[in-house]
Amino acid sequence: MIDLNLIRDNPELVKENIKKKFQDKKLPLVDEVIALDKQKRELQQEGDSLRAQRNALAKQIGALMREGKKEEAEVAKVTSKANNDRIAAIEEETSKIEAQLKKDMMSIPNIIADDVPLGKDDSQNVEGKVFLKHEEKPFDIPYHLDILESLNGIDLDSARRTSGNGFYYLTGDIARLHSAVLSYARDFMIDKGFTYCIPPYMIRSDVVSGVMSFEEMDGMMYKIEGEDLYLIGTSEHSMIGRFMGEILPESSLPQTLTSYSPCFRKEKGAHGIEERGIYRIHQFEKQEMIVLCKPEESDYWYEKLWNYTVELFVSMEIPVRQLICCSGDLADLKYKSCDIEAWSPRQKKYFEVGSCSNLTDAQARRLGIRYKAANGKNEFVHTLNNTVVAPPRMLIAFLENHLQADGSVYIPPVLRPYMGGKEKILPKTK
RNA sequence: GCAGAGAUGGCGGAGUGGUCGAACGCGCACGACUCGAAAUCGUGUUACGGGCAACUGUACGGGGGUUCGAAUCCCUCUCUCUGCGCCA
Repeated sequence: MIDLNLIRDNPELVKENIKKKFQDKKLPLVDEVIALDKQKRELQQEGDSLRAQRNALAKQIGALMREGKKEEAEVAKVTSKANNDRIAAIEEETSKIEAQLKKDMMSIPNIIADDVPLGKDDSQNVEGKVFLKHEEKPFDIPYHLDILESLNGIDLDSARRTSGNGFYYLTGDIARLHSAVLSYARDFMIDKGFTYCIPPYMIRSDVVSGVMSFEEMDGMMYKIEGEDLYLIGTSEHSMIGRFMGEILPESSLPQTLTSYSPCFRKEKGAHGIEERGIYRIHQFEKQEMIVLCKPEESDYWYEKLWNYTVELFVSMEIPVRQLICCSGDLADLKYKSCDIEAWSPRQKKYFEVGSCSNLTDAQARRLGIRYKAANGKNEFVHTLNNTVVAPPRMLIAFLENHLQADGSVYIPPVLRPYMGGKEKILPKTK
């Protein structure tokens, strides 16, 4: 949600931004917001003066009653009562206008950064830096499910029976590798000065609607029956929700947090062939990082955050690149975003393993997350989030990149302490 | 889960229908004193909104109700504490 004042003061800038995102159908919203805002303020002025009258009358009545002037008090009561009908009517109209205003404001996208490449959709995203040049494998890389099976690392058949499509049992060394990656990523972030956090895995509906749009919620969130609770789709939900409505002391910023959680997603929509297996599933685990900082620091943190993910993958010897999200592919709340993509030697292309975003104050405004600035004013913080690592997906990259000709899988040194010193995972003997 | 008590500003804590946006204390900011500091004294200090301004509205956990008027009364939800029960 952007600042209403910005729409008032500079509607052209807001419209320009909408055009940059190829959402021209939203252009009329800007003028609608301005008109609604004007109406709302007019109503408020009328309502305010009526309420001021009511307050004054109430005070008078109180005084009259104390003096024992009952009849005069009764007369004033009648006047006040008549007033109240008008106030009620104004309140009703105001709440209608406010609801529409809020709806419009929610769909007007955040102002994007100047350096976001213009483009219609994900096909026009721009490759950024490439890290760790990938090497040609001297043999064909099988589909990740086949690798997992050859290592005795997965049981999808049982998972389908117990839970349905989109779930898995990881077993043996693969399950251990999964945990190892998470533990390593956790320690990696702690070493970077982040505070480790395990958040609630369920959140209330008011938090859900604070952190995402209704459409996202409908497509992603699992609801607990009979409770006002939803399973989180990412720990970002509960991590950011944690600060809802808070005014943080300036000295507590930046908040640099890394959180672990399972993530639950409905993943409504078609599943292509490349999504067979563990690429897209209903339940996975993720190490996340979030930052709450002062506005002037968010550009700095954005660069830092995505580079941490790169550094982590490079330390596990997995080639990655940065893919810069173009204007049309950028979610409405985002100022700037990029994906970290890992190299798939099987597909001979990169695929997404993480996503880093700077939401500036759009999310904070929606959730009321502020800090007391040095000038004494309460300002909205900037929020950023980034995937450290989401193991099932990173596991695909891991297996494809570290598979050896003999069918074993190489474990890079940084993970060995978490794997009982093992240097490789061996295929099952038939 | 059951029973009782409770939720008030950054914190503690008064207030039980009108003079309450809220006593008092702590904290914080500024000033005085001091070579400087501590102590002391003084002043200020909730948030959000409308208005050029004077000024004004709203909010005492959330929502609803009673009333001319609600922090105060009623209903409901959430949370906290105490006791009992249950259980990793």
